[in-house]
Amino acid sequence: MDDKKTTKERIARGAASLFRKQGYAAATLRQIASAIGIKSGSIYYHFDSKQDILFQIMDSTLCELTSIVEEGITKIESPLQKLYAAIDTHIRYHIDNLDYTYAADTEIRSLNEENLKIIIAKRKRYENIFKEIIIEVTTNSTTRIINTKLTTLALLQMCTGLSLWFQKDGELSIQDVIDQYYQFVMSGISDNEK
Amino acid sequence: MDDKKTTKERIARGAASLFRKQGYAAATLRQIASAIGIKSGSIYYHFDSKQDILFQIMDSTLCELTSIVEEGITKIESPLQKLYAAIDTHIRYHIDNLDYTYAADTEIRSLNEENLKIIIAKRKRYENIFKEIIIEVTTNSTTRIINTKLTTLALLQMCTGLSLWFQKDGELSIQDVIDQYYQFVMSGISDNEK
DNA sequence: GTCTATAACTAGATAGAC
DNA sequence: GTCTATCTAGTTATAGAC
Repeated sequence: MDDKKTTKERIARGAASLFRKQGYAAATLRQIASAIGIKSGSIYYHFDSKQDILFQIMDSTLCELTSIVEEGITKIESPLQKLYAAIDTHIRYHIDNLDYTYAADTEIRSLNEENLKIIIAKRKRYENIFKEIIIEVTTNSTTRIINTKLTTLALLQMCTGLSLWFQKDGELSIQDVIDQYYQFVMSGISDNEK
Repeated sequence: MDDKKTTKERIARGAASLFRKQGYAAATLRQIASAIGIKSGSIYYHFDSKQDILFQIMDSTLCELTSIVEEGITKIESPLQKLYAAIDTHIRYHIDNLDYTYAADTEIRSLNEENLKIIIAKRKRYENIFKEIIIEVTTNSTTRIINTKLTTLALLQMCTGLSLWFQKDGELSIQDVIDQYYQFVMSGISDNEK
């Protein structure tokens, strides 16, 4: 048993893992409860509903991700170094929190109307961090970019897609992935080298 | 009513649309039936089960996509032109069949064991088309590629991600998207220009 | 804070009328 | 080929014992 965490955290962790494997709709509260050794009724002491579990997972993940990416670029002046730092943080956070980021990235359609509004707004804010950096990069260089919005989405899509196939014990190291992705993105958006 | 198609095709079409909006598990047979103006019991005359609908959608989509991409590159000699043609076909097919490709790209986890094997194998085959092209491109040029598998997955992830946000009536034309994506990919994997 | 028991509901699937 | 009616099972959520 995972004694280091509160029951609430253990429920969220178990839920995120099942949401990733089966999807939100297909994962049942009985499975979530059973995964951490409690009964489904007990979940309602910690969460209001199944929807509430999903929302809290997505909300906390988006908030944390946004805050560490913002923090990571705050002292950097060079646009290119900002871009590298943002990609680096994004990828490392995704790899360290595969279950949570997978839910945050793919389960928007499972949110109810009220929660959807909140998450969409936070997502936009996160995407804007990257969009701003890309605009900075391109204003100071010969650029290949046709559309910054498209580029931002393509970039994030590519980096986020890691959650779908990356395996910690696989053949590729995290550093390999970050370097290759940065190379990919950098050369894709700018004629400048280095 | 869509008189041009058989009922079976209309069911598949309605199902794919709902699978995209809500996910396979959350979409009900009653919703699918209602979307095309029949009752849920009637579906079983055309399909064995809900799982069968999903499988046939994914299988036919993967088969068709594979065949038109293969056909599109068959007469092309230049590796770079092959890459462009493959990306072009992939993106156009995705945009023309958003509901079907979305299911094929995201609902693997909803397949049962038997169907999973079949789809995984066809997916691998499709990915290999791109991997082979990337290997061809990189053997004839100064390359930035660390790992062809990673590059293939990043490329496909990026192009496939279109299904998540692209809107036909949006500000971006299909040609814009294809050009930017090809630029992105090309410069990402090779030092050669054009 | 976790349990058991169960209410209220909805799902996929089947059978047989037409 | 589509319908109505229904079976069976599983779902979220609640109530109250401990």
